[in-house]
Amino acid sequence: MTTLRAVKGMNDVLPEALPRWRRVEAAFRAITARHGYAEVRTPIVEPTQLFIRSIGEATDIVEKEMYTFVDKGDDMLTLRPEGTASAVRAYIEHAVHGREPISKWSYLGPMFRRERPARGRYRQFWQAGVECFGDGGPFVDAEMIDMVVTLLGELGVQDLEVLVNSLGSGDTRDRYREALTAHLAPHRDRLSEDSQRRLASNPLRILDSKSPADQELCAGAPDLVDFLGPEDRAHFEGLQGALRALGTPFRVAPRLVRGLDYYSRTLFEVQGRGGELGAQNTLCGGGRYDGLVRTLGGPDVPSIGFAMGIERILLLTGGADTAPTVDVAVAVADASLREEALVLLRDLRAAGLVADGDLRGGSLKSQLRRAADKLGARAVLVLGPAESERGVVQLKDLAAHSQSEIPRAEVVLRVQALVRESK
RNA sequence: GUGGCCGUAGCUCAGUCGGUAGAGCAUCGGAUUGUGGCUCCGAGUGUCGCGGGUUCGAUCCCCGUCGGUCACCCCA
Repeated sequence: MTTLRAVKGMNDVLPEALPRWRRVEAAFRAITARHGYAEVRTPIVEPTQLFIRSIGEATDIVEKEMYTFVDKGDDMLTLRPEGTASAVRAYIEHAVHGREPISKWSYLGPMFRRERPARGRYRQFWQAGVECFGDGGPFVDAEMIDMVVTLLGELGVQDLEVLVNSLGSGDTRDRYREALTAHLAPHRDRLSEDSQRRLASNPLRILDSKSPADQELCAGAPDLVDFLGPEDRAHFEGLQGALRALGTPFRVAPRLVRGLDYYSRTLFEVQGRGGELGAQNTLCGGGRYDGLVRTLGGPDVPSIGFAMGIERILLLTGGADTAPTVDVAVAVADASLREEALVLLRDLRAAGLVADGDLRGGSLKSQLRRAADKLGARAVLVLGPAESERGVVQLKDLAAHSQSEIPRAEVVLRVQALVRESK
């Protein structure tokens, strides 16, 4: 009972599971690199104010999900709930816009939100994302969406859907909010409890409510697209044209609204469909935030980004956990030879071989069993008293079931040759 | 945050109509004294999530709590 456990919703990733994570991370790093994105690393803790001003005061994240605390210097700090705010902060702080017209950044790391944990939703979760500053055109948007789809495809995630929408810019959102509120207000009593509350705080969110009654009332609601100005409309059409040119399947989702206030114009989401996902089927979400850099005190630089949830992708990429394997193991027939084994292991490793051995002094049988089963060794070097006197060791080829005696001086070369041939 | 379901050895799970519990896998040891994967034999472990209540007695009933999970909410 008094044993310490990990904080609820925060998970350990044990060594055997790590190769699966690495595969996803490597694919992400590779494709972003091909697109010219460079990795950026920002602190995990930021001034609380940063998130309030970027994500928005009335959002769920800021209202109830942030890990916020006062540190010993009386500063109010928050564990980052997402990556964009920090990236924008860093972009402004280092005056990056003055050095280059376009900056393409990628990041990968843990985020924190205090929500009720469920499958695919954790309080500490990992996101991989990118931010592109300085290009306001629709082609970057399309390029980014296509990049995500390609990445997921490379990871074996095929069954997915790309949703895009446009929130417009400037006051379109405000005008639309008013129109929507006007449409729904007369039917207030028929809205779900949550939506009645949202009518005042964030009416756009009612659009993607799952309540049938809400859906019904929204059916006749005005469409956001109709409120777009000519430029917003051109941008949105440009995006769709570009996606068609790229052959990236997508669906316009007029009801798609995301929970962060900073979005403008393009909004997109990639949803997975595997049964493994549960209700959390959003693999990746993103959008344009043309006003954010300015809002946070920087110049007027249009930007767009997305983030994908690593744990959710892992639910779909599956794959078995794997144990690390070694090239060669060293076993001793007698405990007195353990020092000799130690030196031999050192020499093998110095030559670049992955070498391991059980030096606890157990039976030779158990050492071999461990070498073959657990370590997955290609070969085992057996040191025995008799061989030691003659300056030789037994080289056992586990795959070929053969064994030969070789001079101690040739061990490294012989093992290298064996390993090379089996690779 | 709200509601439902679940919580037994390291893992997957069985079980006790309430009398303190088991199987497989895994682990370890052995099967001619220094040699793996197959086979056979053997060994060990659980405060039956935790706390309280009912009871002569609870792992099995009730309450709470923690954790997980599903739906809602929200989102990656």
